[in-house]
Amino acid sequence: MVSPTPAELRARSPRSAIVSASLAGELNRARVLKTLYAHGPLPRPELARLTGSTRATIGQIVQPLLDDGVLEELQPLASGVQGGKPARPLWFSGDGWPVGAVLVLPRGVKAAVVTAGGRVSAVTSSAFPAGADADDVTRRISATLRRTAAKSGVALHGLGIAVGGMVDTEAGEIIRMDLAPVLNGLPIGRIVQADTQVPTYVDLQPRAQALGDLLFGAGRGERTYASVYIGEGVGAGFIFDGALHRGARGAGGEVGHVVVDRGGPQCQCGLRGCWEALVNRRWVQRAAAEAGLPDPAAADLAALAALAPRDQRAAAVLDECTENIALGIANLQQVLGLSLFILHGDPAGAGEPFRMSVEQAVRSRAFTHPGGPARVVLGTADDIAALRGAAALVLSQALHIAF
Amino acid sequence: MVSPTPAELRARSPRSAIVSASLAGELNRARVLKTLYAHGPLPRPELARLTGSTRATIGQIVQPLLDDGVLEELQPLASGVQGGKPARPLWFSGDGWPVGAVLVLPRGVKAAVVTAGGRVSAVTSSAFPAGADADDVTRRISATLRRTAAKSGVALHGLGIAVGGMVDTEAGEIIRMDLAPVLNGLPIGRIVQADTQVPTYVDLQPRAQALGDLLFGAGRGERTYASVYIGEGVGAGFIFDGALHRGARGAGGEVGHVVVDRGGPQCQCGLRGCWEALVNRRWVQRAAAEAGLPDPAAADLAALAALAPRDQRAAAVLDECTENIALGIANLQQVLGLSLFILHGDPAGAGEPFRMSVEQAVRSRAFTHPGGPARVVLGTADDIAALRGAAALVLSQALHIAF
DNA sequence: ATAAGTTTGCCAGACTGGCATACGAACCTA
DNA sequence: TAGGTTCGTATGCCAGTCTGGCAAACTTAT
Repeated sequence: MVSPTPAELRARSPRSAIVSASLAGELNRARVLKTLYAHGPLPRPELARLTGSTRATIGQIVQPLLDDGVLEELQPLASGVQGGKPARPLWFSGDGWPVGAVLVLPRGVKAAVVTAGGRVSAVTSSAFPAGADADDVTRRISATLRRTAAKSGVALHGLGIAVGGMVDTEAGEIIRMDLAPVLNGLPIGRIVQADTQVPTYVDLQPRAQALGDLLFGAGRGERTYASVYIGEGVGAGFIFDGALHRGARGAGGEVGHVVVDRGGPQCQCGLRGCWEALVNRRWVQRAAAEAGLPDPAAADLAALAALAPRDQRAAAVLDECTENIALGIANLQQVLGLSLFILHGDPAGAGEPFRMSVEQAVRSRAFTHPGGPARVVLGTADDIAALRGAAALVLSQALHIAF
Repeated sequence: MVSPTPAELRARSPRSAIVSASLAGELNRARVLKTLYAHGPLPRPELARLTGSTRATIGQIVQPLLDDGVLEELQPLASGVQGGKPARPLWFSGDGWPVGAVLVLPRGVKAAVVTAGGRVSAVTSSAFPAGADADDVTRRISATLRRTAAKSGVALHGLGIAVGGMVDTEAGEIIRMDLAPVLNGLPIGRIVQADTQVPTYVDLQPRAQALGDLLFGAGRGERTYASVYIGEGVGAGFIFDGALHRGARGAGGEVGHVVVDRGGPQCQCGLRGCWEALVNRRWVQRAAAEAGLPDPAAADLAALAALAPRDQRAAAVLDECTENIALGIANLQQVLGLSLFILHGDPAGAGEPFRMSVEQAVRSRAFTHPGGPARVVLGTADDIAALRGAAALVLSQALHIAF
């Protein structure tokens, strides 16, 4: 949002504008960079093959990027058995195109500098003081950003802000953050952009995460998938055909409040039977307490998974979690025909056996189709991937990766 | 599917290929045609404005289309108050680009010829004989196509087949059609293409309908929406950012089997608490019977809506239907942040009061967001729109409307 | 060591298609 | 009839990709 808004960028995409030679050049540069993200370092001939172009054209496209220090040539590869000049793979240069990444969570803010190649540095975090008002929070965010910028000492090309709540991506505002109502209505994009004077993009955290997966994570090389976050709250970001799906002004992604049990218990959002109520951390804790497990207030999926092999009660709770999570994911699979689901947050810490049982449960709930069974993979439980996701908000817009 | 498969066409899109001058030309031609579909007949200057291009460029793009008889110039418009040369709007010529449209439903087949401008002619239909096997059905479909082609007497540029069941869009096969299991596994695309020797595309009927809405219906000029079909079965097609969303090989769109009432009654699909079970025609009939309404076997939403003003029991059943339909639509709204839902099938015949109450119910279930409240509009209950949808399968691929 | 073959990376020219500009045609009002 | 406005098109320019060719760097075979 804010600097060129997504709507403005859309106007420059081939979907809505006539493609002139110069726009074609821009699109092709984006195409090359996207191919690099999807496959990792690649030499020119391979880029030509993957994009259906020629070595000469690829050379022409990447030369300015090399000159500008966005890309660099890695060590030459060994020649093949038939000989030939060794190819030099291209990749994002170590300090090329640094952008700022900000994570705004209910309890605090985390910031870092991320390069186009995905290197994370200068991580800084700060908790919001108890009872803070909007001004306190704003000041805290600004201070954290300044600390981050000072630590890294480089000029940032943009700022991506991932917010754990409902956002307006055009205006760059936080609409609603149930776990930290003090942030409701905060025009964080405008404030930060005025403060830092660099293009700033605000989006939902799971959506940023999905973009992060596309560039740096389990979504590399995938065309269509969903990144699902499960923690205190629940959310999802969708990549359709290589591009991030944003609903109108960033609506959507509220998979937590999909009704899967109409007539079920009242959710804090006002609806009945929301999926979130069956899978969030609070549910896990209550189920752990009811099952008589030790220290239920500290229970989460990782703890349950660790306990399950030697505690039948933990195994039973974990099984129920598995079914609940699979229920919502299978719904998405039925509707959208996705082939991949990347789970972030608490499930990411629960290990391979848990992943497998979720995958099994999803498959047994969705129809068989030649499109193939759903795959479920685990993302990361730490915040590094989320920070990369926030950075991906900038990279994807600035480099036109997703159009 | 089949002729150039969707995958092959994707390879020619700017999403995955380098944009050369000639590909740019193709894309721009598509852009112009898409703009015409979105806005109706437009003169060159207006096309230039809407595409961000110039009159000269638009003239260059449309000239070959005029020469080939795809487009034609309509009567000149009256000049504005300031005078000036009258502009001549462009539109698809009356008999330009005829394609075949086929609707394969559980009980029979319907075919027609549809021009690029949306004119439907030579409608032919044929019921499957009771107890027919796959060969009978295949013969019946081929015969219907021959009758249609003979009636119209023009050479078709392609064939679109909309199927009321699960399909494999790459292979052009019917995977599963619960209400007519005899069709399960039928490679209808291959058969018809061999028979007719024109490029053939097979897709899910609600998805074809969504494309039909984009070119000829309530989706014109909209960027993102869902077309939902509710009848004996339930399905949906999604337009995201002006392009049809197909899951892997045409999976997805099975919104009927989203679980909204886990622990609810068993659905014929094997799951419990599917949305379909709460909104399909059978539910309406059973509810009508339980409410003691006359002739419950003939009850549908249109009949209930007609009866509701003078029969409290009918009104009560209709209200419950409204809530059930809104439940599933609100789920889609929460997940995808769509701004528009087009209802086809039985709801389309139930009139404006019904539409309004569904819209109200959806709005009260989804969160408020600057993206705006969901709009619900009614499509059509007849098969003309579905036939146009089948034709749109061909048009969208051949003219690269959605890429 | 030399030769032949292979692959990489780049240069020069051809080609394509959009863009800026200009101009005639068709219409208005005064 | 003159002056203004808008439409549609012809002309030359320009940016970018594509084709063909060539030197450099590496292999294996003689």
